Amino acid sequence: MTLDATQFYSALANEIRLRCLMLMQLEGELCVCELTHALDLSQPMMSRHLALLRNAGIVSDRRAGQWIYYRINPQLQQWAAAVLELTAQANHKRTPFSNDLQRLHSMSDRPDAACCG
Amino acid sequence: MTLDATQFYSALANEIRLRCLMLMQLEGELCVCELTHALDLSQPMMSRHLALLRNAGIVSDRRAGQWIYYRINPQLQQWAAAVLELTAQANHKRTPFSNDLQRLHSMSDRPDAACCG
DNA sequence: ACCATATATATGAAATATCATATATTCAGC
DNA sequence: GCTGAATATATGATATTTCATATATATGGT
Repeated sequence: MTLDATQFYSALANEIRLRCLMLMQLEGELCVCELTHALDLSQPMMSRHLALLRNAGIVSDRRAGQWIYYRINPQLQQWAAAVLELTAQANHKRTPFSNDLQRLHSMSDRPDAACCG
Repeated sequence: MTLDATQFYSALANEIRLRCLMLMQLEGELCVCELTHALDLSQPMMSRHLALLRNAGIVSDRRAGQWIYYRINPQLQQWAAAVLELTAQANHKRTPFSNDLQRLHSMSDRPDAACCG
C-alpha cells in the first residue's frame, strides 16, 4: 500500500493533474464539476485524471448527493504531503495555477462544500 | 530560465533519473561512470537520462580530465531543491535507492571526486 | 408511488502522442 | 589510438485524449 516515489512523481508529471492537486491543496475539498470548470476541461478528461490520482492513493473521494468531492488523501505519506505543500506555496501565484484559482472563484452555482461539508 | 513545476516532476517521473538524483543528493558530485556502475546500466542510457536532467536545469556538469561530474544544480530553485532533499530523506533506505548506494560504495577504482574536487 | 427527464460522474474502446530502450556511431581529451 | 562520454536512429511500450455510452442521484408531473 505504500506509494513509491517514482509512482508519486509520475502522477505529478502531468499539468492537468498537478493543477488539480494545487487547487485541492489550496482550497480543500472540490467536486468534479468545480475542477472541470476551473481547468476548463471536458468532464471525461477530468474524470480520467482524477481516477488516476485516486488509484495512486494521492486523493480520496466522497459522495454527497449527486456530487463527488475530491481532496488530497489525508492518509498520504507525510513526505509526499509535504512535497505538495511546498509546490503549492512556491507556485500558486504563477500560471497556470493562479488562473485556475481565479476561474474557480468566479464560478457561479458552486456547490457549497467549503462551508458545510 | 525558471523551471516550471510540471517539467520538474516529469524529470523525476522516471526511476532511473530519480535514482541518479538521490545518489547525487546523498553523495554530492558523481561522475558518469560511477552512476553507470551504481545503477548497473549501459553508458549510453545513463548519458541520455543525464542529458535530460541537464537540459532541464536540475543537474549541472563539470569536466575534469576524461571524467564528467554531475551534481544537483546549485542554482536550482529553492523549493525544488527542498523537494529533492525531502525525497532523499524519506526514501534512501528503501529499494532501489539503498542498493544503488551500496553498489556505488563497493565500486573499485572510483575517481576521487568527493575528496579533492 | 411511478415514470420520464435532467444532472453529475465514470468507463470501454479506439486513435494519437509521448517516452524509453537498444544498437551503432561519433566526439573529446589524454 | 584508447577511454569516457554524447548523440542518432529505429523500434517498442505507455500515456493521453476523444467519443460514445453507462451508472447513480435528483426532480417534476401524474
